[in-house]
Amino acid sequence: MPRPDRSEERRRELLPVVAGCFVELGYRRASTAELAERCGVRVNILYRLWPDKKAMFLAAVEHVFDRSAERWEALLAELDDPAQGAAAVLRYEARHLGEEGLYRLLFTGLAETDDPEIRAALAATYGRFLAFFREQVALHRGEPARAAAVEQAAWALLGLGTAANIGRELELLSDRKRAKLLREMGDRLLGD
Amino acid sequence: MPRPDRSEERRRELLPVVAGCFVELGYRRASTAELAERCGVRVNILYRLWPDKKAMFLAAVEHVFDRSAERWEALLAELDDPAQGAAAVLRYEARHLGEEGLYRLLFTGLAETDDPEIRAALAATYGRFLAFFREQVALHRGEPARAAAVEQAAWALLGLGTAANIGRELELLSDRKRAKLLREMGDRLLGD
DNA sequence: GCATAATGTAAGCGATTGCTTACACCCAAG
DNA sequence: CTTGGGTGTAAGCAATCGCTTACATTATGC
Repeated sequence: MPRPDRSEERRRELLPVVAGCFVELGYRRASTAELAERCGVRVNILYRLWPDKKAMFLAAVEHVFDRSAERWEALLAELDDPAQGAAAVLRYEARHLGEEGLYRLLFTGLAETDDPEIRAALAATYGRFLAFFREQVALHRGEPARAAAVEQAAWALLGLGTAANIGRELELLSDRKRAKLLREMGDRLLGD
Repeated sequence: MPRPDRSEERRRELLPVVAGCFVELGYRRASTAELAERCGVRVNILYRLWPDKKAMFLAAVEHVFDRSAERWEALLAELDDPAQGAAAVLRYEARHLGEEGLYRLLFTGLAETDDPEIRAALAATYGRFLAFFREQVALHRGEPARAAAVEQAAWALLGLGTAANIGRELELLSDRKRAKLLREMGDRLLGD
């Protein structure tokens, strides 16, 4: 007789909007009022779906990471040679770098909060990204993923992407230059 | 008969404290009240020295950059071989990475504001850093600083430092690993 | 058509934000 | 000793923040 609880579904609907707002405005400027307005909903609705704003942010981080990971996995699934995964991802990011906005969530999380839960979530997410890169570099080189050199290359690749993002954000890098940077320095870091 | 105007001097005294506060807390959490308290001064004093909070932040960015640049210049001045500059800076940063907190100002500026003045200041500062790296890479390789490969290496080195900073911030990298990462991947990016 | 979920409306909580003003005091330069 | 710069004190501004509450309305599953 009661209607079934659609909270979970509603969360899935609104989460992309919430995440986009955090990406665009950062943690603090993404006020609950702004989040609600973009969702076409009142503030109290959001508070029925998540206990507080922090939970909304944490859910957004996970969501944005998952979307990025899905895209990359889809890319890898198309390949014949698993050793080409890293190169494929680099080529892809050369054109789509930063579209998901994960690095923006990282920046805002680092700069605007001291909250240990948020930092832990960011660390876990960054760690998952790192693990992905490490795996791809290892496959490319035919070395074990735990090798120090592989791990270092993964860090450097992540840094390369971050710098390219900053360059785009500050309009210091044209799209062409950014793509070229990722391709050429990416290949260089990839090679053993 | 009036006392001489010591505003300039006072700004110089307080600026390091103001900058440190922005570095530690980010733009928004570094409230004017907090800034004033750390300066051992009342809020209105700060407003007599700078027109508004934004001006304080811009001054802080410039100050922090200048301090970093000074340190590096001092490092370079000690060298016999100018081609060793890049390596020397890398070795130095392996131990002192992020101490000045410039990257934190960058993060908070990117995440917490849309203000065009702030972004322009950040872009100019990042550009100066980039130019410094480019120059050092060019000296190391004996190539012109405007060569595309040199510029790309400079970007990658900046990215490497940024990633290492994030790794430290999120406690994903021990001090030893971070130093090793900067040394080894730095050398790799440096070589032509 | 009943029960209930989902949403909307509206008001308010205490706290903090950036920023300003008015005024009294201290102290050093002349 | 007078003048005026510098500081401290204090109060207040309008705005926004995250968050909560109570209640009415709507819409749907049974």
